[in-house]
Amino acid sequence: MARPKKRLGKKAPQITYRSKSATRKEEIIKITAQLFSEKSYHDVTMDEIAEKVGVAKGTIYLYFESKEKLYLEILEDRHEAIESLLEKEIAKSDPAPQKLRKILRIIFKFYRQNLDVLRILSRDETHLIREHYEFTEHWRLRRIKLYEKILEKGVKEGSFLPTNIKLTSQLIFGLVRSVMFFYKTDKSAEETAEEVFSVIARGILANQDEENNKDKDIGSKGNEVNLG
Amino acid sequence: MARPKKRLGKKAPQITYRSKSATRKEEIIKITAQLFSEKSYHDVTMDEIAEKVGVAKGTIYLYFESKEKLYLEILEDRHEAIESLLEKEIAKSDPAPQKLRKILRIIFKFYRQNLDVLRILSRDETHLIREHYEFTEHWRLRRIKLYEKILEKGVKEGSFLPTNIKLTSQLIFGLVRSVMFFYKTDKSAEETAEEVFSVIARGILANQDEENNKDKDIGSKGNEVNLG
DNA sequence: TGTAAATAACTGACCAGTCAGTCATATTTT
DNA sequence: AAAATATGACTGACTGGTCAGTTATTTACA
Repeated sequence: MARPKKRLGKKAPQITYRSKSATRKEEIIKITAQLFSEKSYHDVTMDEIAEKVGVAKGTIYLYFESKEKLYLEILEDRHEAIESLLEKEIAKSDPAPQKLRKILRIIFKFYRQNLDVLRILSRDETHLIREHYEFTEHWRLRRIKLYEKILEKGVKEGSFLPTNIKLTSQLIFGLVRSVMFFYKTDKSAEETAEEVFSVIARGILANQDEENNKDKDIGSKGNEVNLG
Repeated sequence: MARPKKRLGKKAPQITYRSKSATRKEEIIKITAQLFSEKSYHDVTMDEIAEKVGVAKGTIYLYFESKEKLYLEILEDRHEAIESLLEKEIAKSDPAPQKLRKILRIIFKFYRQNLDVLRILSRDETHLIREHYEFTEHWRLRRIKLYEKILEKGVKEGSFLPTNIKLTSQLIFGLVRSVMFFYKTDKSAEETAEEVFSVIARGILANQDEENNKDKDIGSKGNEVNLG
């Protein structure tokens, strides 16, 4: 056991003590969420977090057992927030189109206000920590299941076309994420949600019957996209 | 400075020599692309690449100046492949819906055969190397522009509804990516493309006029996105 | 034999996590 | 009320390991 050497002259620490597990932890989460949304997991160092929070590195380890756990806690924290909002909404008994519309509104609104988590959640990092992968996959699957439920309901009610439900859910998931993430606009979250709903609902074709079934030569002829 | 010691007895290298910059480089790219698609940039080490390629680490540096450059070259390599396919297609003068349909087919087909690049390109790692960010953004913007072009054409022709084109392009981009990435199916790429086209084209609503305008209590009435 | 290609030991920077020690405050003792 | 003692939040130098990139040396072959 090495004897700790006398500390060489250091700047006097200027500390405001707080009761543990109260504000400190939240403060760390808040600032770290911001950092993780700006840079990748590996590019955020514990030293940097400590510096930004204004605390010594060791302190972080009093509240979080590891970097991974800190990361995961941020995710879980916000995930529960949106999930409980959605839960409340699906419990209601609106007709399916209405339901979808409202769900979209909630999602758009929430992520407008939580862009940092969105950025973290939306990274398709199927890598990183195993737990992170499992977490985001779980989150994705759950959201898709939600869309599937609504679509099934709509088809039963006769308000939705009997399309391929699995595919359509996946498609809605992706489209929502993409718009949230990249679409820059001055419009309110509600308006954007409504616009998105419109496209999903009606599609883009002007004349439904006329143009749609022209080219049905799938899989067969020509067009042999040999990759380069 | 430690003198490099005499090389201690080592397994005799069993090498098939090739002319430089020929097969070697392609081989490295191929195997590394696979690795990068399985793990994140930071989790793939140069040592691992060397081992998998069956070559000494130093050798890789004869062909690529750095890890970043190697990564970027993989991206560019495949990017050009798909881009030239798309280029050929948009040069044709099909009506817009046809065009969109064909583009979707090309994209789905290409990425079926190049799942590894898709995985790399699709990571929303707005982080990592600056150049990687710029590359994927450039790639995304370009693809979105392509959709915008087709949509504009369609609106002019009267085959597409005058929706919010920027939003719709973004939406198509996201939806395509999501389906390519996550949607598991036995169907051919062409069939999947066709299904996706159907949803984009017709939407999911069974009765276009009846259900759509029920809930218009959104903040600002004026919603200029009149889709009909 | 000369040189291009390949090797693998080596270096140095970086970083997550540790732990001996500090110090403001709370509690107990005198 | 003052002094002695205990508490625990906080600190930051340090460690052990990892990894991108370098370089001295060896090998293949024209």
